[in-house]
Amino acid sequence: MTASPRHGGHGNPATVPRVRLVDVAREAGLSKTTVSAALNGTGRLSPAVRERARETARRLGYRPNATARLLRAGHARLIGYTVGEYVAGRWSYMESPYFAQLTSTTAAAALRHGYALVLLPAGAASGEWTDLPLDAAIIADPVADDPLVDDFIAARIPIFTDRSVEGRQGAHWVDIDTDAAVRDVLDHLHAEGARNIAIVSLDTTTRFHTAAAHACRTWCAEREVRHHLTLSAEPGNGSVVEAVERALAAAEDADALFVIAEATPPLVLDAARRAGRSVPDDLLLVCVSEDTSAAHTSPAITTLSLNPEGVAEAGLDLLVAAVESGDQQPTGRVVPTRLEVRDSSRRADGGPDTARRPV
Amino acid sequence: MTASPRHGGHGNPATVPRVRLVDVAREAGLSKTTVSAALNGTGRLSPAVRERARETARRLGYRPNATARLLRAGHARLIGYTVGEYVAGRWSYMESPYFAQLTSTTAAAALRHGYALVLLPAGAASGEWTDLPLDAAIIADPVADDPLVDDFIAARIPIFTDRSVEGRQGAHWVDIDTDAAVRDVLDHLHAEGARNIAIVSLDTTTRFHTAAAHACRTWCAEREVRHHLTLSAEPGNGSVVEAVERALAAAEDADALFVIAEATPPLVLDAARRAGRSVPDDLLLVCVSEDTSAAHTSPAITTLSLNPEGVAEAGLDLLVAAVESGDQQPTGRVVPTRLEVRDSSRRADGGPDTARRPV
DNA sequence: TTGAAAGCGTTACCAA
DNA sequence: TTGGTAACGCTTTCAA
Repeated sequence: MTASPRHGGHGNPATVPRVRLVDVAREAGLSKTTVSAALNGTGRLSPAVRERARETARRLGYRPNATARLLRAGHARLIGYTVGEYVAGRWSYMESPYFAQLTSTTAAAALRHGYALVLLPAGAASGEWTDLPLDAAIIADPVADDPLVDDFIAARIPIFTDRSVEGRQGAHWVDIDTDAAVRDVLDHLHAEGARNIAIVSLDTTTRFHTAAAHACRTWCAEREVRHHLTLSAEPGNGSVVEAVERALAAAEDADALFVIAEATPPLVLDAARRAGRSVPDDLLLVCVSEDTSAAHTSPAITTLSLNPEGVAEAGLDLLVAAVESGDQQPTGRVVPTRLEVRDSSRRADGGPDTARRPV
Repeated sequence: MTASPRHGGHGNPATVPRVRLVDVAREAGLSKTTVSAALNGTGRLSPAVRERARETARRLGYRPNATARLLRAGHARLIGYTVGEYVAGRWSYMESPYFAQLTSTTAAAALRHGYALVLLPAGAASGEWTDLPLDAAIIADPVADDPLVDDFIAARIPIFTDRSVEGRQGAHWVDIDTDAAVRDVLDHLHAEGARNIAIVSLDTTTRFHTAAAHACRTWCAEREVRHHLTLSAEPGNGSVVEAVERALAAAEDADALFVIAEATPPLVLDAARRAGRSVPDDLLLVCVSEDTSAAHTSPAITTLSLNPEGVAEAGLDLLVAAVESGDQQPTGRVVPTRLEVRDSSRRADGGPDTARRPV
């Protein structure tokens, strides 16, 4: 019996053939079964045999073929990760501190549960992931009726995203209470004396931005507080800072600025200064941001954190429960946001320190 | 013949069994082979049969099992991605704009070549990836003698990283010319009149930081320019800004500041202001950064971009060539960095616009 | 305590 | 033009 020519493992056609389980078995004078059991610490083997198998495997530099094990196991412990739509480009979501943190904390949570994350571009077409052995998919910030969602559901791959998919089979969700978060910011601003609020948001159909804008309008109507909404055409510092400038120019008598669109916080502070406003004396400032630079400006900037860590943690708990039980029943969870009150939104004569107020 | 009980695909034990190729074949009254050929567009099949197979597959909601295809194909088109060491935490590298961009542009380049990226934490132990079917691994910024490198090489998984692995089998590299980049910055500063340069770097053994510090010392010695090096204990705005403050306090007569450690650029500008310096009038400023906020301050901040896009592109070209040829021969490439000269480093009476000077 | 054989779901070869 | 069968590399039952 001659050894048939084989290609190397994992895509190295012209390489020295990889050593397989059967090679170790032959070399050690044992069977595949025995070597497998020895290496995996299963079965009832004599210590001598187990050690011989292990030694041989070590000597030959044996590495089990991950794909083969996966086929056997019936799962890949791989989770697809993507963003529904990000108007600035298919990958530029990583440049947003929010998504960067969501991505890294999701990857961390996944790994703790024994899963690894596969990075997909925003709005990935199904051709870009059908060849991947995914156990589940996470879709951050899908747009309304996102085709991605349907693609994954059709492929019977359970998805984890926000509440926009509520009630659909195999669609699980984790969400923040945008309405409460926004109201909390506005209540805070109002308590500090704001009566005319300039708001800068983003011109997208993302659930967060539409919900936030809606919450602002409702709150302002209820309280009879004046407000002025300005939209940035796209995410990114350039466009958002420009929108802030427009907002400040248009709402000359605004006494507070609430920037919902993500921008580097110190830049927003600079824009306010350039517009001749002094923060917090004649303009209170709150930014929605995960950027740590907000804590290092003077005055430090109050931020509303959307709590990507919490979203990631909760999402993975749900995911693991769903994937490992095989249960199709949609599950969901609301995680709190965090308002970090700093000097930029406190009147100089300031009240008590109200930092880290969970919503 | 009864259908044997099967568990669902990809980790759904308690689920309705997934439909397999053989199910489609049986339903359509064809063989597995025929259906496979029909679906893959291979073989010579009559249009009628091909359509029947396809229609049946569609009707049954058939999705090929990715793992099984992979086992057959012998590769997974999956690339591991990790960072050698990042002192602030295993995942916090994503909060650095440099790594965020490197990660996203690498993922983009990979996908263009038909590969997907699997995200691993900094300093991943081999237990965290041996079960993954990786065709190759990318290790960004390994530390000297990184054990990660040896682990991957031992597992016969080709790696792509920087020049620190030059010459080792299966170790390919892409690097920037740190020395030239640093000298270019210093030459620029010198040409603008700097004679006493404060430098802020990071206290790590990362190749970039050690090489950059070395280049600074050498250049300053050659030119007999005074300099003062301050180290930040860790990455992140807090620590780096504090180091900038120390640097400015210690080097009172410095006429230029070169911040090599990554910090949000507007924060550095603020720190200079708080220290009573006016940029660029009595302090020229250059930051190593990929952060877009540098372009939006006033004055706009000159940055040295380490060109993560270029690194990613070159790395993937090499990777694909190596993986698909199976060639063990180490390959390598140097990519240019980019000095974006803006107002923060131009004397007010300024010379010609020298923006986008490739090194 | 050890080993033979079946099976995971797919694709490729070759015979009909 | 179509289909049977082997093979990818591993784990697991079951029999010796």
